[in-house]
Amino acid sequence: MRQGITIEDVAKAAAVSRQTVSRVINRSPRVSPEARARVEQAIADLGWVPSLAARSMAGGRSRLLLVVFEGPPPGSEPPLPLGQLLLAGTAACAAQGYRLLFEQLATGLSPDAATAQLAATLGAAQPDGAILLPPADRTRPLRDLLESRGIACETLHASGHPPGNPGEAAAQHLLGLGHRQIGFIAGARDPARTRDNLAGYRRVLAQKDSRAHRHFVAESAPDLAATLELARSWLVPTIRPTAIIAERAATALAVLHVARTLKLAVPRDLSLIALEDDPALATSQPSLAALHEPAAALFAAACERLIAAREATPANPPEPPVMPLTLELAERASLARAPRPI
Amino acid sequence: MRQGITIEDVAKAAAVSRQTVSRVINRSPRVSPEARARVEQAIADLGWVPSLAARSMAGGRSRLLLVVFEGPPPGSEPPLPLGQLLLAGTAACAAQGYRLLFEQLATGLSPDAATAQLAATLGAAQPDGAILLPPADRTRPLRDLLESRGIACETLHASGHPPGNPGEAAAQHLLGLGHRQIGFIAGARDPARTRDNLAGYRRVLAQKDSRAHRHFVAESAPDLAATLELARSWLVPTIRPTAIIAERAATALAVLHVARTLKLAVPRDLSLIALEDDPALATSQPSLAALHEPAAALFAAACERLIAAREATPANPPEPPVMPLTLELAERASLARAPRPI
DNA sequence: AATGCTTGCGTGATCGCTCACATTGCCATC
DNA sequence: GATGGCAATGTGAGCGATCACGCAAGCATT
Repeated sequence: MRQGITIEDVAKAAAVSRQTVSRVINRSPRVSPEARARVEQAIADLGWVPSLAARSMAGGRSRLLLVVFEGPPPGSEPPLPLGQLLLAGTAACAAQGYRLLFEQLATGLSPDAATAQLAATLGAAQPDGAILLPPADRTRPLRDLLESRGIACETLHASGHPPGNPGEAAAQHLLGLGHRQIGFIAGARDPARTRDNLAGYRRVLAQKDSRAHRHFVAESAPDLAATLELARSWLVPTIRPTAIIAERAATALAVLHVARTLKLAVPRDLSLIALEDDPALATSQPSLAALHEPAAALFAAACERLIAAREATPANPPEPPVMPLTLELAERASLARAPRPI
Repeated sequence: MRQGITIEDVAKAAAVSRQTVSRVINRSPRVSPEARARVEQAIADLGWVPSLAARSMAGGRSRLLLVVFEGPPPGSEPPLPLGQLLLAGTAACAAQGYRLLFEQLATGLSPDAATAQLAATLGAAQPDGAILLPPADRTRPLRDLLESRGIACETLHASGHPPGNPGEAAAQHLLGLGHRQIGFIAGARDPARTRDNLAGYRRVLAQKDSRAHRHFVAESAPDLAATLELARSWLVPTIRPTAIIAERAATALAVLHVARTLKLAVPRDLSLIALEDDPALATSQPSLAALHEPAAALFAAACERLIAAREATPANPPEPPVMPLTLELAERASLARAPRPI
């Protein structure tokens, strides 16, 4: 008893032709109400579901979205909350009859090899769109390939920064708490992000006293030891930041550790906020605040944009400019008003 | 400039017929070395990749594996480390030209609705196999459906318990540390798992003094408060467990909290181990040990079994019984020898 | 009354591949 | 030397849907 049941069976049951059944499931307006009803009944009776493979071949639309991501560095945690993206993405796609295909690029893959791998997948799966998760500085060749193949492509952090700039928002928030000496430790996984965050941070502080914070901007070194050293150098002098923004959660935790060894209480003496959330931030003592982009929602939005673009026809509305996404502030114990106003 | 390039193009370039090209990519032995070489060259030159959709239609093999999982309870964490499964699974499948399709069952979906949803996906994607992630007690109708459709099906915790029994192993480990009063707080997400763990735990303790531990087995209530109460009732009397096994990470953390309020030091006065790992366990003070199944490896193994089964032919070896998987012990600060031997 | 447009529906052809079967050699066997 | 078997290859017929047509009927236009 194979799958067996095809569009032809449905057509016969509804006393119409294949094409009419096809029109019904493709929401064509050129079907009489009666015929439509008969077809829908037949579909329900037979429990028929059109084959994705057949539709992909005949129609040129695979209803597949490719999600390209990089493998995790060693055997460690994935850089992005893949599980959450998966959850949000499949839900968003399923609602429209689309599906997600995940393509893992080996960790240290050369740009050429990565491109070749993507090309192979494109040929095999012929997705209708792609979402590129790796940092912007590494996706250039991939984007080019996709463009040359005419495949629409999205990234989580669209150029327009729909949800706002985390660096800017964090600085603003701390400013609102009365802080003036605000440190910023860069080091996001995506250099482009760091650039944006830093620019936002500077923009905010420039509106206030432009000298006080000059010394409190630094790249966090890749290794933790150097970050610890940096934090110590900031926190020991009498003029020190009363608040620190760390792009990475791990950096924020490292700073917390240093503060503790220096007998600085968080948040009394030092406020801390990360630009990335992580379970570890919630369970640390004290818990650390985070201001981050809603990755899952951004991902779902990217899926929906791709689908909308693919479904759009000359007649159809091309794309309704949707939902305003906002940054998420996980306000935890590490934020307090500045110790001495001004 | 469409995808354009097909098997026919390759055939022409290699001066053979479609079928010979097909034989080459399907690893048929009936191809002369010369023809094979020409075909492989042509494939490389043209950068051709066979279309999954076409192969699925013509060959009846979609090279797609369906992963069925349940949505997370509210908006909280996913029950399984989906991200890790995704990573391990895509890698395992990609190596053999297969891909993973994730199917999310809405959280509170009725068995009938879930079955209907699965049936629809089966019809649309026609996967070659399925991996069922929800607890065993909820997958019955799904398994039946899959069986009736002739689709092979796997779960992470295969009946044979390839990696061993966590409950048994944890009890054994604690016994080895000299503990005799060992508590067990049940409450795994999958009742079937709890049954197995508990059986393993009992089996081990039965080999020793069979009376001492009788009182230290309990289901952890769904809510944390009740778990706290339970822990307190165990830890206050003079005869109390010197070690506790908790199926859930959250339970272990709760017990740790109670111990602290009772001025019991972990691990000096009480050893703690969870049968599930979680980042929170690593960052707690002290860090809590965990003994758990290698979910990602199990998942990858399940993928490989499904693929092997699908690829097997009467001639081919049906299935090499592979890799022995073992439990993973995250040995952290919460384990110590029993305070007073015997 | 003849022409044109729209609506509703059906008939090939086609997408890119694999199936089952037919065909050609070439060697070994009787 | 005629027959059988096997290896290597090619040929038609689909898989299940969609697309591009074609065709008839109904209504309005000229």
